Amino acid sequence: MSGEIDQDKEVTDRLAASGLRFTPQRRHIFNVLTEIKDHPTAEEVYFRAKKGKPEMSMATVYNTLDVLVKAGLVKQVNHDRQATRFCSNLDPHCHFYCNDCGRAFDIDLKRTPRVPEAM
Amino acid sequence: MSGEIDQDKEVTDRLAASGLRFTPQRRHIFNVLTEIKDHPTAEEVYFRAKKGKPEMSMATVYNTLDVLVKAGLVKQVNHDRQATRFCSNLDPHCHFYCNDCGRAFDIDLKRTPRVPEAM
DNA sequence: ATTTGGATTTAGAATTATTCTAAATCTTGA
DNA sequence: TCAAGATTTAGAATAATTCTAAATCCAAAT
Repeated sequence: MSGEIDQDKEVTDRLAASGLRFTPQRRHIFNVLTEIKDHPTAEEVYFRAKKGKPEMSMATVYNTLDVLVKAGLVKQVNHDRQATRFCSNLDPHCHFYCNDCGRAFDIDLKRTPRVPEAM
Repeated sequence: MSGEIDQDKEVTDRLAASGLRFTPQRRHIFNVLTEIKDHPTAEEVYFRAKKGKPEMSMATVYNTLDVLVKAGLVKQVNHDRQATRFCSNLDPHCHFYCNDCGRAFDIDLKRTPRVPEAM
C-alpha cells in the first residue's frame, strides 16, 4: 500500500544522500528485518534472506546491516558477547533478554505494568 | 587499612558462598580491576595482571572475570562488538564511550552538567 | 603430617562472530 | 554504449572468547 511505497522512497533517499543505492539485496534484507518480531542476529537475517534470494551471501548481510545502521534506519544492540542484534523499531523502547531462549524482545513502555511496591 | 581487609573478607565470603576460592590470582585480578580508572578489556587486565604475576594466563583472566561477574563483584559492559569491558564500580552510573580513543569512562551523574538549552 | 577430591591454573587448540580481499557483476550518468 | 564506481560474492583472515587436558593447589578428613 502507499505507506510502504512512501517508506521505500524514504529509505532510497536516505541512502542516496550518502551516495549509496537501495539495491534489491538491501531492500530484501531491510524487509526481512522489519518482518522479524524479535531482534535477529546477522546470521538469522542471513538465513531468512536466503529463502527469498538463495544467492545471498553473508558478506552482503553484514555489509547491508552496516549500511542501514549507519543510515540510521536500523539500530544495533550489543547485549552480550554472543552476537550483535539488529532492530528496525526506531521508537524509544526497552529490551527484554531471555536468558533461557537467548532471544531479545522490545518492551513497549506505554504498556508495561509498574513493578509492585513490594519489589 | 582496615577498609581493604574488610572488603577482602567480604569478597572471600561472597565467593565461598558459591564454593569458590579467592585465590591469589583472583585477588590480584580483582585488585588490578579496582585500580584501573576506565573500563578495561580482558586483554588489558591480562597485561596489567602479568606485571605482578608473570605466570598469569589469559584463561585465568577470563575465568576470574567470569567468576567475579557471576558473584556480582564486577560488572560487564557490552558496548560494541570489539571486546567486552569490565567495571568494578558497582554504583549506578552512565558510561561515556570515546569513538576516537576507544575507551569507556564512567559519568558521575551527580557531577554531570546539564546540556545547554541551545543543544 | 598425609591423603584425597575437587577447585584452579596453564598453554595452546578450537570456535564463533565479524571483517577483509579480490574478482565478477551491476548501475548510472556521460 | 562505455566508463567509473558501487555492489555482490565466496572464501580467507582476524580477533575475542571458550574449551581441553594435564599439572597444580588447597582444605578437610584421616
